[in-house]
Amino acid sequence: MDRIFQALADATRRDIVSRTLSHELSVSALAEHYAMSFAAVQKHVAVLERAALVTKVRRGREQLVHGNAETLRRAARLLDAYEKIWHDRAERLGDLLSESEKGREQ
Amino acid sequence: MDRIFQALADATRRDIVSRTLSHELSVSALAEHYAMSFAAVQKHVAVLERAALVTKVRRGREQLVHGNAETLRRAARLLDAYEKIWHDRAERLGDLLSESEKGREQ
DNA sequence: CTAACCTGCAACCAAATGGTTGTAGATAAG
DNA sequence: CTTATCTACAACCATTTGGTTGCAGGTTAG
Repeated sequence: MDRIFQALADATRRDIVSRTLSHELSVSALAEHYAMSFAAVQKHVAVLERAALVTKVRRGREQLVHGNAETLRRAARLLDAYEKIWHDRAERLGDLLSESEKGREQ
Repeated sequence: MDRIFQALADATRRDIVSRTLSHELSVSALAEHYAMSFAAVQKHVAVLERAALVTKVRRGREQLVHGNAETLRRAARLLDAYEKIWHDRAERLGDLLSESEKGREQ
């Protein structure tokens, strides 16, 4: 999880993920979109790869990068779980309120 | 967004968020849970605060920290949007397939 | 075969991170 | 009033991060 969120904490890397989710792109094709060296983009891809947010597949002399929706889902589920904690708390407060409402009504 | 994901990329900070989502806790009450100095925990809270994942409210001499579900939701929605990109791609591929199926059937 | 291209990796550098200790200001408790 | 508690903040240190350039290896094109 550390690695997933760490990887997502950079706009360039999030852009790489969003591009490669819809279609594969070679590392150099990706690099054309950003105002930085090829090596820098290569490093970003490596960070995404370690976090399993992206996978590389060799095709001839180039390496095709495609985004990994399953890992994104893992992160999304964790955030949902956090929201659930909050929602449950709110619900308990709500229950307390309706309990006291009931008490007053009875 | 950078700051939100950056803040979530640390297990201690995620734990702080999950604890303070259900009930407020003072900084020193939080610090008791971790094997690090008070100052370190204070820094983690500051990182979460800059990312708006947490808010502090002064009560007397202590500062109560509570998690911010709305910011979590912002991050979750971005991940959902990414998943949607992937899903749409899959759907288009599916459409292409059913198109060619139709073609064959006709 | 040779030249061009795509990639990986190392070395280097500045800035940010995550931790520490120490000091100082408010507030609460006795 | 004095003391203890809670917090903030600065200075310092080691490690990581995000970028660079340069070089070497594998693959395709001519």
